[in-house]
Amino acid sequence: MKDKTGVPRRSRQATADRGVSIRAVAAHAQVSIATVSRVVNGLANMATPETAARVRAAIAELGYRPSSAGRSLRQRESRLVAVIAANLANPAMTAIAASVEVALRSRGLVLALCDSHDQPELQDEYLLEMRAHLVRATVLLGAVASPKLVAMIEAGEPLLFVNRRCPCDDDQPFIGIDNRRAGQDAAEFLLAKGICDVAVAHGHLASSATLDRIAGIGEAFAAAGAPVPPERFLTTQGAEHLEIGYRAADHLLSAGKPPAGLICASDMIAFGAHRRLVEAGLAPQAMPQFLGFDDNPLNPWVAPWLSSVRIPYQAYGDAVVRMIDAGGPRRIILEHQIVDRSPH
Amino acid sequence: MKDKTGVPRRSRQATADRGVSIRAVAAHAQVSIATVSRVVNGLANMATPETAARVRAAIAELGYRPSSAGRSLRQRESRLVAVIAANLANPAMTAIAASVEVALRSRGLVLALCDSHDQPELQDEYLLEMRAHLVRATVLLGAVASPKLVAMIEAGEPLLFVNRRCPCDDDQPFIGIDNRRAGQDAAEFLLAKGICDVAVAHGHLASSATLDRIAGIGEAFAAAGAPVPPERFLTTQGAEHLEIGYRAADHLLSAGKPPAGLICASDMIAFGAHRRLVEAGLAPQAMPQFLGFDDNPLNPWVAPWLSSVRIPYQAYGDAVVRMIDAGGPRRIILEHQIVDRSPH
DNA sequence: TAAGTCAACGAAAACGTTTACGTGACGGCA
DNA sequence: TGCCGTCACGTAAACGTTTTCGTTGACTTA
Repeated sequence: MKDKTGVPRRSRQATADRGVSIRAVAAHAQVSIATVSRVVNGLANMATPETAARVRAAIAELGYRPSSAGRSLRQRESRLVAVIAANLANPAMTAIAASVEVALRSRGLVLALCDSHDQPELQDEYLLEMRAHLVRATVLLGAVASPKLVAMIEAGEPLLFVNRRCPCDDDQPFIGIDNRRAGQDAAEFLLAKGICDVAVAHGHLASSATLDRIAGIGEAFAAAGAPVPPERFLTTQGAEHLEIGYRAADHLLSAGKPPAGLICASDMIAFGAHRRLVEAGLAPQAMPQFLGFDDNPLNPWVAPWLSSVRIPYQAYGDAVVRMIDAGGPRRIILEHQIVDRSPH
Repeated sequence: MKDKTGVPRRSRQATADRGVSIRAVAAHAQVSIATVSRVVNGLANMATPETAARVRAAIAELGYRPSSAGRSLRQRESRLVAVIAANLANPAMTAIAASVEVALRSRGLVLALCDSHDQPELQDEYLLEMRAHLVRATVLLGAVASPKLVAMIEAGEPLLFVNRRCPCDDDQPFIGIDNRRAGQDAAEFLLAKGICDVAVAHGHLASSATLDRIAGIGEAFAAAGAPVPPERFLTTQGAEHLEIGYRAADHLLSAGKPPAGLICASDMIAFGAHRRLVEAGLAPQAMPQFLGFDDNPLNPWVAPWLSSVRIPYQAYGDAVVRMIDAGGPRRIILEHQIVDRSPH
């Protein structure tokens, strides 16, 4: 019996487990609504074992699931956790988002994903929208300074800053690596190979992550008695990372022989720079020693020339839920690690 | 005045725009709750211009935003749209997710992102969870057959299948490219270059996308009088795409001279295969002509050797909202396009 | 002027939960 | 026996909306 009629299919209600409310369960189990609620929420000591069993049987039989809307309305808090990413085109951000998703699921929470495209207005819009959804917490994955951000902070909204620290209040909860330390390690990695002649390609300095990394790099080289001259720090305003790298390499080529080492503040920048040098027909032995940040999972496959500071993105999800649950540690610093892919 | 006390910060309620309900707006504008609701929802003809203006002023002043929970509860439908992806580690899936996110935002909808990890149980869990959230629609990004999936279909839940068609009911709404046609185009791309000696590396055949692609490839080569022998279709059960490609190339190497053309059902497979051939020290002129599917945005940067069938992932978001809104077209087929990166 | 139409708005119910409070039964203790 | 405490459970209010229905007043029309 096919339905060729124009009626929307939703109205069919075939399985009948659509729209089973707590009331139906209560009726079926011959108890009150309140009792069902108590059983569902595990207030176990509030019900006789037999009653609980009867309720659970009714729940299973009817295929009941508590309505998210009813819950959120009552307890003024949903099971949603918002992640506002600065740029989902960046594989590192999606990697973190994926990791957060897994961790949230194991806690019975749900991920609402937003892309602010690094624009303050969009970030503000999302902050408000997510609060209207009564999200349990808002994770800012690369936050940018914006009016509503400071308002939310002042209002005591539960915010969580990942990768980039909060641009307005350094005391806000943060999850990430020690970027200054990572910068130092990167520098020492090259120094240990006897490489002092380096350039650094990086993105815009509004990001605390970038800022800390190049600070660490500068310090380590200076401490080794081989300070990097300011003109060796290369960036391009308003460009995406691939493009930044490409132009940085272009600049290096036009300035003469490329340096012996090239530190890129992200793997994407390294991809761009490497591409330019290959296009220029640079001989393999003239190719600088590359060092990136992130360690994209694709690196072993498509960029075996790229050593990189591996950031444990898979661990970010757990850190996020730990912070949400405890509310406790205001700061979780995860361990980075240099992956050496240089020709020994 | 610092707060060194142990009180949770949420209780501060500094800006006072926290918890402004429609009631507060009504009181402030000296109208009834109903009128505010009408103005908010644009039932404009139901209110005097002056009243509407007064209400809007109150809304702006108090910073009111309708509570998502209240709304969902009342109209039995939230502004959430679920995307259940088979595998967020796959850049193609995250690209689609990002595209969907942008399109949803412009419609005032919010993306709830899930990763089923290609497991039927997890997919089922998410299907139920998302229905409990009263999602407006559920987008299955690479669906797998599962018990609850057929139950939801029978119940008439609004489902949307992207990339892979529904494994149980071919009539379910679908968004994607014409994969059979794309397979044919891929074959003809190589044939036009005089390449008949090819191998095909692909993932598991539960996916209608993969199935259609290799069917198209087979047909086109057969029609050209150069059928591809069955042993030239290579896969590895249960492995991820990169690994599948690597092992396929490994197999080809052990079977003698690699073919002149290598079609990979995804760019990731191509990355893996290419890596193996490079490791084997294959001379550049002996390298097969590669053809992948997806056309990863990174290709021009890290895989300039890879021609690919470009799938318009940026267009998927619009297609999704069109389908959600209209409920109309049951099928949107988007146009693919071959990107030729072969040495002229 | 009386009746009828219609726009503008308010009152109230309903959506599905959680939870404070009340109630009856039962057992221990003086 | 009378009193109190505890346990298991029910009653009902509240959360913030949307929407149906009813009411009011102004305006048109006969």
